[in-house]
Amino acid sequence: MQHSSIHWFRKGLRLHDNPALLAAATDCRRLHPLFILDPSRSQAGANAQRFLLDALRDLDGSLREMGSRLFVVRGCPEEVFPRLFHAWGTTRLTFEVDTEPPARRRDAAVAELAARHGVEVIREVSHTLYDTERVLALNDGKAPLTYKRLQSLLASLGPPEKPAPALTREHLRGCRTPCQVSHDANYGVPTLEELGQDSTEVGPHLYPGGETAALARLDAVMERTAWVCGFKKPETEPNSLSPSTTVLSPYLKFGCQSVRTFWWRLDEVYQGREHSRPPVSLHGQLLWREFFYTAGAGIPNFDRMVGNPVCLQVDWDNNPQHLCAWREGRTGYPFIDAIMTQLRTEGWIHHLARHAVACFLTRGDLWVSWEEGLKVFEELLLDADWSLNAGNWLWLSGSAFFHRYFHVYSPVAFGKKTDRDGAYIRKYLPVLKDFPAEYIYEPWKAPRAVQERAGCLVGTHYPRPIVEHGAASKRNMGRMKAARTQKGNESPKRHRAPPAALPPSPRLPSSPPGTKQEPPAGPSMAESPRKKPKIEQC
DNA sequence: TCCGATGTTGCTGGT
DNA sequence: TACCAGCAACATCGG
Repeated sequence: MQHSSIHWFRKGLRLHDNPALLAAATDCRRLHPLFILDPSRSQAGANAQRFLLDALRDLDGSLREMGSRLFVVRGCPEEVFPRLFHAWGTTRLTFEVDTEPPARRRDAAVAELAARHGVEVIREVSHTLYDTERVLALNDGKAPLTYKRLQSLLASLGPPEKPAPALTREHLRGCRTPCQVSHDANYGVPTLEELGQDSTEVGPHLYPGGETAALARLDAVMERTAWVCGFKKPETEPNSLSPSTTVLSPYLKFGCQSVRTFWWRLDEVYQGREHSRPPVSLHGQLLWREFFYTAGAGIPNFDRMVGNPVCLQVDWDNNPQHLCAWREGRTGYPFIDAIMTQLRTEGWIHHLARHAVACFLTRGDLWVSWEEGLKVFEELLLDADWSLNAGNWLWLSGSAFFHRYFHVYSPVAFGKKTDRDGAYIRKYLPVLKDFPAEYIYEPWKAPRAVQERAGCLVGTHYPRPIVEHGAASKRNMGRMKAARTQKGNESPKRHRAPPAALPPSPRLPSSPPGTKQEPPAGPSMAESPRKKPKIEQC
């Protein structure tokens, strides 16, 4: 019992399957479980910050049951640690490996500080199923660019490691967490207001953060054995009124839920039963997470277009009005606007709904850079995972991984497939709730009398479409083709296609009368038609 | 080295 | 209602 340990929580906000936390508790006489709030590095919005604070409170409560406490410190890690090493007489620092490049830089700086202070550093892999460094090394240091390739690499590594045992009082025998009466005042979990967030900004508390909620959710999912075994992602519905998938992603993002525990619990359910397989199964979803984590760790500038070697270089438009209309759910396409409203208010949307709005913003309709969409998702999603967010935006914008740019999601037809009557639109856009099903996806086509009966005039209470999808998507396909041809000409070894003629390039595709080149107008989609129309600012 | 097959999740318009 | 062609890319694998 010699060490004075700090376990630094960042992700991995849990006591189960936390090998770095166990390492901190080993041969330890004094333990400081630490979380550093560094607001300057977070782009998260109010809903995501509430989720994080939930998770910290839950973690503190669980540590309390073990006779310990969580220390929440505000500041920049590089400045916080020297002070804490000195004040707490630290001899050992443990944390979970974080593969994201900004986090790697931060961790390298902290490890250097620790070395200067004579503090031993222990890092453990537990946020991903596999050690991404090992996977990259197996592939000659390069990120696998197809799912199949990743699968073949992982096959050579065998199944993922089993989860580490959860921390118990037994692990902490002989180990003390020095706490003072003033602990809550000095090291307590702050409120949302204390973080500078407006608590009226948060939506309904549908997904409370924390390990306790995560494990309860996992248990509830695992009880549905037939559903788990039959799970095929492409067959789940983007616009069901309650989530058609597990919504474990926010818990995985913050590490309230261990991905290895999830994997092996699925394995137990699969045993002796017929079940779906990757890539569409639930195991398959965890492998997609692994795919993007590996790509994020191995591809330089993964979250940017410039300097990203796998990313198609595209002359995206700079159109703040279109970006703002998309973000605020004022595109005039009810399916798109309903999804963006759900995102803003609840912080979670179905994966295929993300596809629809991401395609719409980028290659499908608005021709706005995927980097802008990425920032909006980073702010609004509870589960905005750096690698997954960037990887999926690359995919959906046709910039990398996915190349069939002529497969474009229709903002009208796609939603109709699983919700012909538009119940999802009526829920999130009450302004449209009285439209007949025939026009709910295309209210601008409704005769004036129908609009009046529905209590919603298009152009007054709900915006006209900001682009005409048919013309916009056709033109954008031409622009994608041109970008690819240019890329092909730059690397003639791999691309031999003849140069495509540049598409005609009016600033905007043709729009319905009265909408062309106009800034988006109309009420927020969450507003009732009877309320005074309010134009939201971006 | 080449060549053909394969791959989470599209839409439209025709038969 | 079901199926098909057209749109026509790229990474990777296996022969």
